[in-house]
Amino acid sequence: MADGTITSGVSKVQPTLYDVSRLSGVSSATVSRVFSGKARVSEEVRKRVMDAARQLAYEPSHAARALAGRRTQTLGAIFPEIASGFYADVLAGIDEVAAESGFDVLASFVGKRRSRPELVKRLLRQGRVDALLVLNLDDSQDLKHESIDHLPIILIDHEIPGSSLPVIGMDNVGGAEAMIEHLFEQGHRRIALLTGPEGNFDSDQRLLGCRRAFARLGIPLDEALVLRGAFTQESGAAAARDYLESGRALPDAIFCFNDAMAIGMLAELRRAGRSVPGDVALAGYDNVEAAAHLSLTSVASPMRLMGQVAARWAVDLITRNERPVPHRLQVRLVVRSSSAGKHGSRGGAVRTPSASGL
Amino acid sequence: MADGTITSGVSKVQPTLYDVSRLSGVSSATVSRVFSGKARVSEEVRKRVMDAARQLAYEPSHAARALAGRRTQTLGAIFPEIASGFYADVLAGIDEVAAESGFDVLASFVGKRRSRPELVKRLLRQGRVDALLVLNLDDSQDLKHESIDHLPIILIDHEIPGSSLPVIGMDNVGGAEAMIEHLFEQGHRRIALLTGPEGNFDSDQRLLGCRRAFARLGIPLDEALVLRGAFTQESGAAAARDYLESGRALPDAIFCFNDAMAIGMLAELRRAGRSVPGDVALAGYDNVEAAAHLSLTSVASPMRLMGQVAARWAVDLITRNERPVPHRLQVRLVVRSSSAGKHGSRGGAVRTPSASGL
DNA sequence: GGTTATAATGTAAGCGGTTACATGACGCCG
DNA sequence: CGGCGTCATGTAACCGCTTACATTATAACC
Repeated sequence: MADGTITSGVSKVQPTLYDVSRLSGVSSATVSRVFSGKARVSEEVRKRVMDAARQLAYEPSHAARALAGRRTQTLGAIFPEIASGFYADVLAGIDEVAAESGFDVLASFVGKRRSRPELVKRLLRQGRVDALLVLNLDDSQDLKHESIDHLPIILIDHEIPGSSLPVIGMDNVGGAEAMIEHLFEQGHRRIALLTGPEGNFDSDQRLLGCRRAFARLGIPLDEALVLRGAFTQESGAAAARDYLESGRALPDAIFCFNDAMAIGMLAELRRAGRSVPGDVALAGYDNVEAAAHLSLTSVASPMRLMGQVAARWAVDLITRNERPVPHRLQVRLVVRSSSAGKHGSRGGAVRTPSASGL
Repeated sequence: MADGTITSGVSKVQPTLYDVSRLSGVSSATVSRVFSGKARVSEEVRKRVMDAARQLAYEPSHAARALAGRRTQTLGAIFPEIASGFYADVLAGIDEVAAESGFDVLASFVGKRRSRPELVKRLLRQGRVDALLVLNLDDSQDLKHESIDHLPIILIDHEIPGSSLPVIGMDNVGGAEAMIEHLFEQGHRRIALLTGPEGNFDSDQRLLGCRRAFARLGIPLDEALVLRGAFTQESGAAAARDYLESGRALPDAIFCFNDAMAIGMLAELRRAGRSVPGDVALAGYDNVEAAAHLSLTSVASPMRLMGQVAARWAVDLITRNERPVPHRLQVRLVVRSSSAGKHGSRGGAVRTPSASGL
């Protein structure tokens, strides 16, 4: 009966540590030692145990390990709802590092069915995950009230005022500054902004960068040109419609605070018969894959890298109690033809505006 | 707080069932009943228990529940490496349904660091997940040898010959047939195919669909026009280079078996000064977001829906032991300008080639 | 009223590991 | 040769729940 004949009905019971212990003639503690690798076991005994385990096709029970050992080998990750497409890179980065370190990843998305607080509470349960990675969310405030004492939490791409949780972020301020400078160099002066939702960390940071750049360049900030969006493609299209319907003259350039909105806006502008960058220059943020296809000038956000760093921090925190140093990753301005000014554009040029640091 | 050696801070110990039991003056079993909801408890006692639990900020331990109750409320999902971007929709669908049903999702990606068999073995451990969702992979063969008796496994978008695991798939054959017919209608006769990796289920199915369509339309299949790719953007570009370097005349149309390859090919063709659809018509498969921006004719794969169905099946299997009926989801031909023929194209038209059914 | 079905709760034995502590074998030393 | 430190292994008490079974209170019936 060597081969895997189908056991009809009788659901084969999984062998336990004790089965292995019995078959190999050693105590259960020794078997545990062999499998956990946390204590020395003589080579001879180890071999006997492994043989028995193989014979029985034994696999340690994750649940029992988690309960007795207080380790789940699992990283929890919470993504915002608006993350479509965008989060995939972060997740890929997290998974990559987790896999290297022998961890699994529990990915959850805030959605209609579960709110962020619910999710956090759920994952905070003992024995669910060993650490929590939380992505940028609009309503970050509540997290600091969570009981987080027993579990490391790492914030990705946002900060919580008044909390000292480690944060891996990116240089949103520098990215936005660089973009404004670029648009300025292209000859654009009346620059409209399409921001993200109110209170969103990324959006606020980028807006700050814009203000700084405006100040330095001596451009007065026209509040009427600060449009509010929702980081979705549809909100970009809506903003375009609203603007056009208002009858105002188009600005020289529009800087959308993410690519999704820029794409929506681009589509809507073209539908209305306006050309980009002929009638108005356009720029986005994040440098998603589609930006390349649409020749959209953007800022490359290091999503994958953020995921990697966050996971690495989590693993170090769990295994060595090593406290991470908050860090802000570099971003890269990616110039394409959508932002060209009167003098013509230099498509494809790439510049790195920000140095990494604290 | 000297963070050197011993945890000097009073790391708050999580309250247990027994703490709640003591505080509320009922037995631990009753507290368990209140929280699991699996037995009747008088309204008065329930209230007392809930009050005590709230006072202590009690949250049940996931690990203990999993061990004692043999339920993890977790779905495992294994994605292939090539899935970039593409899997995100499937994951979203899975997560959506899982969330509705109170499940979490453990997402793992086959990568350099862990092979599929390793991953499966890992997730198959007792108490890790309650069911496994496995996506299309090139080397599906090994799965049927896994010891899967104690755990439901659902296959997404691929079948394993000789195994009776439930499969949620899509009508690849019909989709490919519809595409070939469309290209034929556009007047294209010399049609090249760029397939996926050898042995890949999707690729084989799509190829089958093409053969059928060719046969029905009376087009002889020219094996020299069947190119092999790897489902990556780069392999699409490479195929284009190879073809151009071969010096052969371009075919009327090229049908790439996924959008990623079509996008790579499109870029390479344009770089070489060939116009699409002017010099050669082009079509992809999957209808990824970028396809819309590139005006690429494609076939819309119901990725999100597949994820939803798979998760729904898993949940039903777990909670009600309801065996799912294998199912093949409809696909939709999405015509855009990249496939236009001599007569001109009807951009934007959408047709549904396949009826749903076994 | 006595008997019995029914509902609510308590008792305690697991679930399958980990790990503090005890034990015994061995080598080394004065 | 007795004492002692080391190392490999065994013993058994948890980890924090679930649940079969026992118990008691209450309702229902003849």
